[in-house]
Amino acid sequence: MPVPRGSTIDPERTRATILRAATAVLYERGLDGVGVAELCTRVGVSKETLYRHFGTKDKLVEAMLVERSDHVTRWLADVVADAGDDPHDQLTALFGALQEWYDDPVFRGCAMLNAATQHHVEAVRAITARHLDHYLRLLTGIAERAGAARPEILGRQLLMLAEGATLVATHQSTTDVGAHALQAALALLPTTDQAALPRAM
Amino acid sequence: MPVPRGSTIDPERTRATILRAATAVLYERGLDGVGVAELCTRVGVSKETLYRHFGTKDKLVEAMLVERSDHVTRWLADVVADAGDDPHDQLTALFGALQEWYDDPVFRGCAMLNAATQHHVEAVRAITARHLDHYLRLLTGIAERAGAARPEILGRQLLMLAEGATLVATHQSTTDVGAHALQAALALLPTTDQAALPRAM
DNA sequence: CATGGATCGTACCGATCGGTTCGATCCATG
DNA sequence: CATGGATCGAACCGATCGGTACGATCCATG
Repeated sequence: MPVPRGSTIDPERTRATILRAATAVLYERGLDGVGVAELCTRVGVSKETLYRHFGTKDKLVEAMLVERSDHVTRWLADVVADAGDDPHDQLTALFGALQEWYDDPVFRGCAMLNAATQHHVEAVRAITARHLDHYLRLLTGIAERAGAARPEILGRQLLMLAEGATLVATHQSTTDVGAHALQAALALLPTTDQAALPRAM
Repeated sequence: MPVPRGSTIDPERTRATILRAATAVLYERGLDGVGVAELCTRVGVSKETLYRHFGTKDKLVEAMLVERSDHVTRWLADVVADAGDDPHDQLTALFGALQEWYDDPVFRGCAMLNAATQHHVEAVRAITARHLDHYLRLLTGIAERAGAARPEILGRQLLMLAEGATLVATHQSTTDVGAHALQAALALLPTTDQAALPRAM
């Protein structure tokens, strides 16, 4: 019995559909760039349904951002995990994945940072802060495996590079952002064999 | 006769006052976070006056961003110029200035990047792109003086670091962002005497 | 087949938005 | 002192916003 108790059509599926479709529209156009009416049209759902599931546009946005943050965090963690144990390979895989993201036609920067910049609501800022903490933790782990004397500092420097790369890819029309960020990231690793790097600089 | 022909009270001064006060309010609360009515109250001017000087809220925003971009660009260029000829000293001065900015209670990130994220208007995106170009040019100049084989690449990497540092300072409550970014930036310079750096990493 | 929750479509609400208008006031100039 | 541009303050406008209400419809369950 996959259908919930005493209901029809499966509300859970409806909620998931709203979340997925609304995420795409609000990411492309901005949180304040599309009203609830048009949002419902795009999603293919009535206003009453949307409001019964989320109560408020802000709540929808928060649910959306939490899911997105978790998805991105899991994605990057998987990319790193699949790259083996070498921090060099892990960073290569990470910035390679970021570059693929930058090349996606729908790429419009980090959804959480965009939201925190657009919406001055405390809950949104909290979600963004949590997202950056997860990001920082992933990079600090790489810094530890690389044998950094101060992995929390190197982790934060790698975070600046990764977020800076995303920012530049968002606002400048440029190629090879990921490759250049990777090159800089590798240069920050302790006792790295520089001769093994492409001599692009 | 400092007062313009055939007028009273000095409109130029009024315009400058509006621009300055509106910049502070819109930077703190966001471009869409305060309406024109409240904006006029805060600035201390009537709506008719504001609209006669700028015609549109969007035009006011654009004028504001252009002035802000020019101001920031001039500020950073002066900081670098006053630091002498050594790229090491120039980066130290640059990230030191950025850190002072981060410590300012009214600091809320880069106004141009915030605006480009909030307002999906082409003119705003153009101003932001121009601002990043100026920023990139300044850093590429430092990269050239440092003797980088590919100064345009090193310049872009320094831009990622600087903007990434600003981003982290905006969204994470952390200290020493400027110092850590500086340390990373110096590590990217070619043939730098690493022993002279603080061994913090 | 009847019930009732889920959904739809639409009309509606109050609030706020960007922008306009207008009469009153201020003040440097002629 | 009279003129006229700059400014004020408040009323006003149409549009849009987030959110609600309601009758009709759909459909899995009992």
